[in-house]
Order: sequence, then C-alpha cells, then structure tokens
Amino acid sequence: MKTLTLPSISEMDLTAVCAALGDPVRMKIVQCLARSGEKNCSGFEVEHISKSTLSHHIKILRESGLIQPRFQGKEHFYSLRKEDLDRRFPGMVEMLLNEPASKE
Amino acid sequence: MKTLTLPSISEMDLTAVCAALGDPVRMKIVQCLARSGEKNCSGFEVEHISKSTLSHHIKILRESGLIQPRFQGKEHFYSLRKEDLDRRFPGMVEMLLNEPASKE
DNA sequence: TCTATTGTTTGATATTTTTCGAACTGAAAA
DNA sequence: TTTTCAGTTCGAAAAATATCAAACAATAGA
Repeated sequence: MKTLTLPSISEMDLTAVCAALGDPVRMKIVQCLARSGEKNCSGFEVEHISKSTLSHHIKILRESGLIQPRFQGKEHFYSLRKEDLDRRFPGMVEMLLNEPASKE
Repeated sequence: MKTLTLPSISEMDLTAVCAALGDPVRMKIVQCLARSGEKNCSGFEVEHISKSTLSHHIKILRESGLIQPRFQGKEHFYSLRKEDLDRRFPGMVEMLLNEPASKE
C-alpha cells in the first residue's frame, strides 16, 4: 500500500518552497505543470536527466507542497497544488505563470 | 572606489531569487528588510552567525537582485529593492510580507 | 597618526545537494 | 506466470553551499 506524505496548507513552509523552486530543473517542472496541468514524468520538459534524479526532484517538490500525485495503473500523474498554493501563498502561482519558462 | 554589481530588473532571474530565498538565514534578512526598511548588518535579526557568513549571505541576496546597499561612512545600509521587485515579480514582496517571519 | 568600527575577502573545512546506475516495487500486458 | 513498463529507493561519487577564523580595506574618531 502506498502511503505518501503531502504537507497540509498550514504545514507549507515558504523557505522550503523557495528552496524547491531554486533549482532550474524543478523550476522547469513546476512551470510546465502550471501551464499544462497534469503530467507524468515523461511529460516534464526536462532533458539529459536520469529517472532516479528526476524522481529525487519530484520528491522535493512534493514534500514542499508544490505538487501532488495521482496514481493510475503504473503511471504517476503529477499536478500543481494550485488551489492550496493560492490559499497559502497568494500570488505565487500567478508569478510563476507570468515568468517565461526558464531554460532547464 | 567601490564598484559593485547589481542586476538590472531584466537581469533578475526567478530561479536565482528563489534559491536566494531558500535559505532560512537569508529569508529572515529579507523579511526583516521588507518590514522595517533600511538596516545595516547589525540590524538583521539573525543570531549565532559569524560576520563573514553574514557577508556571504548578503552577497547572494545582492547578486540575485533582492537587496541593494547604500554606503554611508563605514556602514553599509541594505534595503529591499521593492519597486524593482514589484515590477519584475509582481506579488512577490507582498507574499513575503504576508508570511510571518520565519524562525532563523 | 593610531585605534576602533564596520564590513569584505580569502582559504579551508564541513555539510548539503545533485547526480547516476543498479536494484527494487507494483501494475499491466503478453 | 513471465515480461515489460513507470517509477522509487539505495548507495556512492561529484559538485555546490554554508560556515568559520584570519587577514584585509575603508572610514571615523581620538
């Protein structure tokens, strides 16, 4: 059975969220999800990165509260926790959307 | 003569700004400046940190575009680049102000 | 001029983070 | 059941970051 930890809205920590966004690969993933909704790992527009590294970045994004998974068969679909983020950090998601996608 | 590099508004990079804010000491400094305007190093509410480490953090904040210095005698006064940040990343400063000061 | 003050820079070390390949897990398909 | 597929976890190595003390720089004041 799959038990995974998602921080609640009040558990989200701004410093941790900023640290998560402070890596170019993770910023790219988040902007990708913010623009185009749900995606699985192969849908993130990042290149030249091993799947274990990608999994590591996903974990950091999830644990900071930025993204959430949905399991369907053998695939893990990820999406931005837009509503939760809007409530916890108003303006943040819009700021990410306003920004042209960073180069990897 | 003192020549120091401040990024222009268009040179500011969101990922670099987030990385700068992703450290608890630096987050504390930025929130302190956002709330109370200009301060010199001894005015930052951070403890148990050497002056060389503090200087290092200040450099990262300055180079990311978050803060700017003003030299007066032997003191260096730092302030948030609020207007520039408002223009480049609308909502960011307000988000920092909405957040209760992080614990060191 | 000498000294104290405010802060930066340098060099070194410790810690954290990023990265990968290999092994593993769970689910679907053959 | 065996294989394949999508992804995670583990263990190790490399790279980046945080930290400090000591040395340095610039200014103000005695």
